[in-house]
Amino acid sequence: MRISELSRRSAVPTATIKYYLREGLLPPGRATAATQAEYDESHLRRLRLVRALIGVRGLSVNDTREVLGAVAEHAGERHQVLGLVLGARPVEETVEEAETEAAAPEPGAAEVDALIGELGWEVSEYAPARAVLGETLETLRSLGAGLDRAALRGYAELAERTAVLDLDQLDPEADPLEQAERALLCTVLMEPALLALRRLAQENESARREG
Amino acid sequence: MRISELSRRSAVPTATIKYYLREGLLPPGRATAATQAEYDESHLRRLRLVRALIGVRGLSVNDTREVLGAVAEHAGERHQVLGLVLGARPVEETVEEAETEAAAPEPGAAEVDALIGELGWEVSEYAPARAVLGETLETLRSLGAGLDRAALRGYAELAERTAVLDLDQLDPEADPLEQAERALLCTVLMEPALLALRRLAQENESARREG
DNA sequence: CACATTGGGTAGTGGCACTATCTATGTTAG
DNA sequence: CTAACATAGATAGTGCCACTACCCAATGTG
Repeated sequence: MRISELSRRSAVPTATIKYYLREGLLPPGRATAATQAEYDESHLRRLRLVRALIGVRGLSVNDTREVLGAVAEHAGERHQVLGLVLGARPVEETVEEAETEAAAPEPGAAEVDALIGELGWEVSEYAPARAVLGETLETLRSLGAGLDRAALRGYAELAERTAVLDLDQLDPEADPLEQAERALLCTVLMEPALLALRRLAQENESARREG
Repeated sequence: MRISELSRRSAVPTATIKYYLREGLLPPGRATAATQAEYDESHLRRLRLVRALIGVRGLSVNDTREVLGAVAEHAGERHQVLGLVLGARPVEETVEEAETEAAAPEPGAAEVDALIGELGWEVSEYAPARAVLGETLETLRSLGAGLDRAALRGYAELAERTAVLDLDQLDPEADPLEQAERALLCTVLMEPALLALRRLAQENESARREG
């Protein structure tokens, strides 16, 4: 198909598709001439995925490119993909940066290390989620709403069970690339849904306690 | 204290503090003269809260104002606050809008209604989280990664247990306004931490299954 | 061959979160 | 008392981002 059909079928303006092509979110079509290129179903699929990450999940174009790149690069090493997929907001830490800044102890890093050790979790030293967690806990504490160890453990155990459900969504028999994409959907794109479920559950639980 | 001290103690530039004052994120200080105003500890506290919502959680200035407004307005009706605190990204739906657009069935709304009914949850018809959840589930399905009913229930039950932990963090004896602020911290500001925990748990669970 | 479409490129737009500067007024150290 | 500095309030500017509009030459289509 040509760009206009891709645009029609995805409801994304052609100008925006061109922008995504320039930004490397979408691979170029097969050029048939100087002013003609052919796109296929995989482009359509990718375009819808990009739109979902940007629109529903709220990722920036940059983060989207990085996430898609990481998925493509590490397809086949599933647990790498799941770990590397970058943190929601603060993308400040890459592996190299973490190495060079190793001397600068992140705020809250000690508590995070302790928690991970206590639970016996096996996670990379450089997982961006470590820094995000540490920073958030530290901020909560500085605002006088710090969690005690027991509560934090409670949340971690629920996260553990969530992760079991997450991994159950994946089919180890599927082809690596397809599975990597599905992992992306079930982790990153699922996030708004999980937060929404939590808000609904909070409202319900609050009503229940109210009497 | 004057603005320069507020700035120094919060590490926020005075120009930014003035911006927040204009935007109504920070209440004005007590004016002592035409070009002088006095700020107190409550301003400092509020400023740190605002910074945390914007910086750590990634809320926009607009969303931050709305969240703070909702908390102030409904302090004392805790479960209202917990429910009304608006959805992370798509802020498209207010109660009034939902009412006027009542005829336009949201995509995925039926599934959300069914889930909430099945679980016996008591949540407002107009909770923004309903729309967020519906839209996300619908998008996942359209990308071929839809969840089956059982998996969705599993996530919802974990959300339920998370909500129990959340509510346990609140002290019903505390004064309403203070409690409302704590609720805000434990729900909204906690979100990045929960997502980070989930990513860490995923990496761990994936490693566990791998070998 | 007339004419709409396309790829590719460049420039412009609107929104956002600040940030810089200006003026009139206050405070304060010497 | 005055010179140096700080402040409130207002306005304009900045840099970034996600598009969006426009232009051109080359192409496909009736």
